[in-house]
Amino acid sequence: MSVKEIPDIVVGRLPIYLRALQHMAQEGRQVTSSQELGERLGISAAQIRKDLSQFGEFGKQGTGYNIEFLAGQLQQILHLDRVWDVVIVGAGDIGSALARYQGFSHRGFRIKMIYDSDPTKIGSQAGGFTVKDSGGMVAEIKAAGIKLAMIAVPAASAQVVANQLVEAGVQAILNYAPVNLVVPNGVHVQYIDPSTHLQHMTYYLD
Amino acid sequence: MSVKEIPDIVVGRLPIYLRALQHMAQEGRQVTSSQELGERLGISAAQIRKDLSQFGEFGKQGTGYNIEFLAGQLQQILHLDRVWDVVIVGAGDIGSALARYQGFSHRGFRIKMIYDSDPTKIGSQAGGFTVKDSGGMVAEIKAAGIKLAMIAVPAASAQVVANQLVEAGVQAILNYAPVNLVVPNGVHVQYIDPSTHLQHMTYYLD
DNA sequence: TAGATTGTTAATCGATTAACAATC
DNA sequence: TAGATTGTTAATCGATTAACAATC
Repeated sequence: MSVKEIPDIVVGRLPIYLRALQHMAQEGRQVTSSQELGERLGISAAQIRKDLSQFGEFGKQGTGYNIEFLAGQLQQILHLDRVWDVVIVGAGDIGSALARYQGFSHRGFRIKMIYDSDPTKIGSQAGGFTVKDSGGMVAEIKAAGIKLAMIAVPAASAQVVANQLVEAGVQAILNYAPVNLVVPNGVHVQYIDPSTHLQHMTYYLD
Repeated sequence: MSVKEIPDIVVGRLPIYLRALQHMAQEGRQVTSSQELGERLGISAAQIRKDLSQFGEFGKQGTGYNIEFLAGQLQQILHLDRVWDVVIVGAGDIGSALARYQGFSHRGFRIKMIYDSDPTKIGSQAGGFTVKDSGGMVAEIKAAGIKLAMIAVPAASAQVVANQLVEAGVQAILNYAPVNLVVPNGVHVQYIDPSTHLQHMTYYLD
């Protein structure tokens, strides 16, 4: 008897569902259906029901899903029933914008530290944080037990930084540098690169 | 006889291949193989060959791919053999960081204008641009014939802005607002939301 | 009850991988 | 030539959709 393995593509849709549900909750809504959710998100109702059914039975025939309940369940599934500390590496334009970004606290994250190696940036302020010297980064992240990091350094330094983060015990990296990272098994990486996203879409333009 | 339809998931990998090839070219490399490329990117060699074969024959048996040639072919396929003008809507932290970002020009894009509706931001400077009043946005984008836009406004305004961009003739939108957009057929949208990406990864942490 | 919507199964559709002839 | 690597086919694997019994 094997533990069912949830496809990563399904896991990736859960935060989308959660975001839509929280939006509906803010509108004062109480219940929704797979059909309504699907229309909002451009996803088929069948797929939403199938995705959710991987984790349990959250709805009621005839009425649909209680929004607050389902949102709570998704938060548990995604381990968002607690606050995750996050470290930012790189205090340039992107790193500073991330440090100032107000959108993390509602969504389960708390920026804890921001690092840079540039002596002209170390000690300066970014979104209420004092930029720290990346020389002490590995030891400090390890001591704080932080598992999540965002990389916002130039492409040429990103792999070195990733290696340090892995050494520090980081298990999930959101990489803004336009380069693929090689990391050990068990370390998760997601990529954000506006140019890559734009280049994907220009294919369809003429 | 039908024109072969390229899967979107294949199109989405092409910019990744292109980026790796340009990186290799910068290192002074002349040729590569599907195997080497795959190892760099964590993608199987078979998949890379299959993807490329959808568009033509770009390699040589026994030797592999000429890096400069393949990069040029991918640029043509992705319509990157010209510069695309891009408009930014929203001059907050994210919009300003995008306006200052130096990474677009190498990759085929040129920021043309940045808009905001906030009177305290209109007229201010952001990355060498003067923030314009979004009141004139639709007419100005239409007049300039711009097809690409990045949305960096609060979630509550994003759908309204998207509607205006569509009205202005924009066909591809990179959306930084944490909300799903509903757009007509033929308009392409890509999403960047750091919280959503982080929430995807916390599933695997404990 | 009648209507609506879930959870789930089976069918369909699509993407990835393995393997190898062709050939540089 | 011998070795290497492509382009492509067939097989496998995985994801999505359609349909419907169960039931609120």
